[in-house]
Amino acid sequence: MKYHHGNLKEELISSACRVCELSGHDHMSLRSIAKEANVSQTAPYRHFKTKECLLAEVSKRGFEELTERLRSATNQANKATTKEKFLEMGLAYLEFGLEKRKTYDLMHSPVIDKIEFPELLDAAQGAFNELIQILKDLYPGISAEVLNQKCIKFWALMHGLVGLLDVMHGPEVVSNASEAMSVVKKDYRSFIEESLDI
Amino acid sequence: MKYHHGNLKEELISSACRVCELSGHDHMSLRSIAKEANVSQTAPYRHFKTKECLLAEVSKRGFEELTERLRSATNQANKATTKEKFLEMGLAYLEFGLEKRKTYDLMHSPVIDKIEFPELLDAAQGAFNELIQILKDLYPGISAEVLNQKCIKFWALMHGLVGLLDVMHGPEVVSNASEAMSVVKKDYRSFIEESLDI
DNA sequence: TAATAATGTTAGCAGCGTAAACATAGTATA
DNA sequence: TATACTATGTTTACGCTGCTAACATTATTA
Repeated sequence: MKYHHGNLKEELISSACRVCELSGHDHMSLRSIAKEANVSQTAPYRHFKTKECLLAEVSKRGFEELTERLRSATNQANKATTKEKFLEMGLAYLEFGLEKRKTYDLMHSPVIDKIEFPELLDAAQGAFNELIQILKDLYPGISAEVLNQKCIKFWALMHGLVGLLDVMHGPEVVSNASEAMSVVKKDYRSFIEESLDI
Repeated sequence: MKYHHGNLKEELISSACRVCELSGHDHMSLRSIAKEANVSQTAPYRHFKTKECLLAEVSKRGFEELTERLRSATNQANKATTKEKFLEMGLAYLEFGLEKRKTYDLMHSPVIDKIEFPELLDAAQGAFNELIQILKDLYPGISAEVLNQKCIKFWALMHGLVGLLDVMHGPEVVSNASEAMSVVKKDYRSFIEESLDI
C-alpha cells in the first residue's frame, strides 16, 4: 500500500461520474467517493477546492460527451443530406438526455454556478457550436439574427423534450431510455420538420 | 408563549416557500425553517414525514400559482382574439419562470420524486390543462394526436426558453426578471408565431 | 371526568462539507 | 549526495444536517 495514489484526481472524477449517473448528484458525497477510491475523506481537497469544483468537473465531462455525440451524429458519412444530418443530431441530443438523464440533470442544475467555472462554460459552448455549424450548413447565407433564433428554438425544443418525456408517458410506461427513444422516434421526424420548417 | 402553535403546518410551508425563492431549494434546511417559526427543530416532523414532503408542498404551490397565472392571462377580457390570449399565456409562463426562477427550479428538480406525490402531479397537470384548453379553442375540431403534438411543442419551447434565457445573455447582462422579459418580448411574437404556425 | 390523540420539546445518532495540523513521498537545488 | 521544498496523503475536529426515540403538554372525545 503506497502512500501516494498517483492518479487520484482522475480516479475521483471518473468515480464521481459513475456515482452521479447511478444515484443522481444529490446523493453524491465527497466522503463516499473518497472511500470508493480507498483514500481518506479529506484527500479530495488536495485536488478540488470544494465539492462544487468536483461536480463542475463531472458536468464538464457531460458536455464533452454530448459534444462528441452531436459531432459524430453529423459526421456519419452514410447520411446523405444536411437535413438528414441535422435530424440525426437532434436524435443524438435526445438520446444523450435520456440515456444519461442524471448527468443531464446535473449539467442543468443550479447547484453549480457555471459563471465560476469558465472551462465548464466553454464545454457547454462546444456543444452549442455543433448546432450552430449544422444550421449554417443547412441555411447557407443565413443572417445572424435568424440563425440565433433557430438555434434557440431547436435547443429549447430538445431540452424541453428531454424534460417532458418522463411526464408525457409516465415513468412506469417509459421506464428506460431505449423505450423512450422508440416513442420519440415514432413521431420525431414529422415533429421536428413541422416545428422547424426544414 | 403557548405550547401549541395552532397554525404551524401552514406557517412552515409559507416560510419554506419564502426561503426557497430567496436562496434556492438546496439551501433549505428543516432546522432553519423551524427556527424561523420559533419552534423546535423536530416540530416539523409532526406535519411532514420527511423533508421531501415539505419540498413537495412548496413545489405544489408553485404549480398552483403557475396555473393561476396562465388562467388569468387567458381570461383577460380586453384581449380580443383567441390567438392573443394564447400569446399572453406564453408570456405568463415565461414571466413566472423568470420571476420565480428558484421555485421554478424546485418544481423541475429531481430531488422530489413526483410519482410519490399524487397531489403534486395533479397540480402540474392543472397547469398543463390550461394549455390544452386554449389550444382546443385555437384549433376547433383538432385531433387528439395533433393537439398532443402542439401541446408538447409549446410546453417544451417555453420550458426550454426559461432555461436558456440566462445562458443566452449571460447572467450579468440579464440580471433580473423584468429585464429578461423585455428581452423576450422584443422578439417573442414573431418567434412564437413562426414556431407554432398560428 | 378520564382516556386518547394531536402536537409540541429534548437528547442523541450518523452523515455531511470543510479547515487545521501533521506525515510522507517525490523533486529540485546546494 | 544531502537538504530544502513542494505535492499529496492522514488524523482530528467543528458545526451543520435529516431524522428517531422518549417524553411533555394540550386538545378532543367517550
